[in-house]
Amino acid sequence: MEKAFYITTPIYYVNDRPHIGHASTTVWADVQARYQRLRGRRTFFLTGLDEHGIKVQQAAEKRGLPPQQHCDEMAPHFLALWKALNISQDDFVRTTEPRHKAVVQRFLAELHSKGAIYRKKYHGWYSKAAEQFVTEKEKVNGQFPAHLGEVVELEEENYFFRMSDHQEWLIRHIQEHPDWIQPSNRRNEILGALQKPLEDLCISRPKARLAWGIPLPFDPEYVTYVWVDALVNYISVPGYGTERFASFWPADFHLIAKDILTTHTVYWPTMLHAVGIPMPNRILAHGWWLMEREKMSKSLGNIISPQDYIEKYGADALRYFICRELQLANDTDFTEERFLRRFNADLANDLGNLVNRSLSMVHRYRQGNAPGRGAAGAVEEEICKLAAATFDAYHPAMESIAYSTALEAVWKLIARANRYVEETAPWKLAKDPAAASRLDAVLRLLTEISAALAYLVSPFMPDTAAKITNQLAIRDLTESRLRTLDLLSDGHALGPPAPLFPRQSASDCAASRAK
RNA sequence: GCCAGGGUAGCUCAGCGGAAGAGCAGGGGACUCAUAAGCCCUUGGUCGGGAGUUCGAUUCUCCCCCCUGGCACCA
Repeated sequence: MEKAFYITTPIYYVNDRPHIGHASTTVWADVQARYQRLRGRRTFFLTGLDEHGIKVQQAAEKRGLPPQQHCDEMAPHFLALWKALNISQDDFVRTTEPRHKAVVQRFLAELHSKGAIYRKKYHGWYSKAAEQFVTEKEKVNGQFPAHLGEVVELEEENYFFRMSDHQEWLIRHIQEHPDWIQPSNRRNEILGALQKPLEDLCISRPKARLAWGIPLPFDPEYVTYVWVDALVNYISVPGYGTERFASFWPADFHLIAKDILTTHTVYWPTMLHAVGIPMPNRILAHGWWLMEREKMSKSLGNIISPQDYIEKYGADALRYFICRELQLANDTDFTEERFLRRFNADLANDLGNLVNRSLSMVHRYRQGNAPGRGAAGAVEEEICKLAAATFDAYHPAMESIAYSTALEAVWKLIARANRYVEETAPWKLAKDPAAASRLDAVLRLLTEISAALAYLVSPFMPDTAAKITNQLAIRDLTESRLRTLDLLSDGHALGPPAPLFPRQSASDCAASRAK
């Protein structure tokens, strides 16, 4: 079978309700998955939940629930958000599922049989309140902070993964694959960190201290600790150890946020290398959203909630904003003003209004039937060239997840089309019977551009793309005909037009209300 | 502290040796197909500070100031 395009998000820790950060990584992955499907590739898009670990055990205890029940109650929050956001995951993994646990144990056994795991005593300071080891670094003025409670010296035996064995290999791999870790500032950070000796990785917890985990196959007194559990989802779901695995792995993209860069570019690759599994193709870590805390708390006292934005502005608008604004290499501010500016300027005024005015004119002047190509001239030829150039710029940007670059190219075409309407002034042509053929040409071209835009925008805004194709009364978006603006047949009957994005007044904005 | 990356129009940023740019926001205008949207015109910057190299520096070098990110069994 053709190898699938395989893209992942992290599996999210169920301690938390989903927030804008989870939503952003997932939207980025979804856009890529939809794009790859649009191009006709078999695609596998995986997301899911990380359900083991001390925090989950504690959270469940606090609620007086068994941990599994706590997880079962958390999972729907994530699934509901993904549904509301139109996320098109092909599978949704939960690390408490048997299919995952079996592979984790297999993976651990393989590491063990290859001599990559050993047992040693760990000696350190343990906080009873936090139920975890703490390090010297957490000391303030030579004292551990009060919230850690009593900190005692503790000795504990644990299992370690010989991560240090793979340091030189890892450095070489990063150097020989310049695009493996993106963006380059993150790659440099990792290379910088690897100049210091790599330590071995503790991968276990005694059951007495942490019961909520997957038992080590070679020592039932221990469970595996977070990384060997969570990261393995990337191979457990596609069936590591079975025949079908080869038709998924290696992953084309691991999409993450910058906070889990080290786990994905150091721990995970060295574990895979130790077992002899090929490396994922690319690991892409985007920046974080920053909230202007003062403003947010003064006005409303809350954090950005994806659900609120979806309810207020629609999933597509939020998806668009996340793809247009969230930077790969840097952190980005999320404010409602910025969101509204994008909404009104890009979605309502540029895209929405272009499609609406175009289709309205076809209805007004041509009874809703796409006219023939008419008397097309130099301007139409120029715009056809621009359309093709737009596709040419769009594809490489999409392939490399440079979404704002791709969207900028699309919006150049939109701007040109809006200018075209002014240049040709169809309302004037409509008054002159001698200009009928000229008017045909203009309206036909605008209709074709709307179809092309439905295609270009569809990975980002699936609902909007569907609205446009419904208004155009078309089903099929064949790229080869869209890029030459030659999809429709003469006389094709359009559906009724309707605005795509009702303009939002600034007074709806929280920050404006606060003034 | 150490390692990176920055400081250019109100905001977000591009430019990186030869007469200061884009988008958004602001102001004005002509139009009316359209979501009072779109289009045209326009206000606005001693390109962080200082010194140097050069015929010429936002662009190169050095020093200073400020900001951001990273610094790994930690969440």
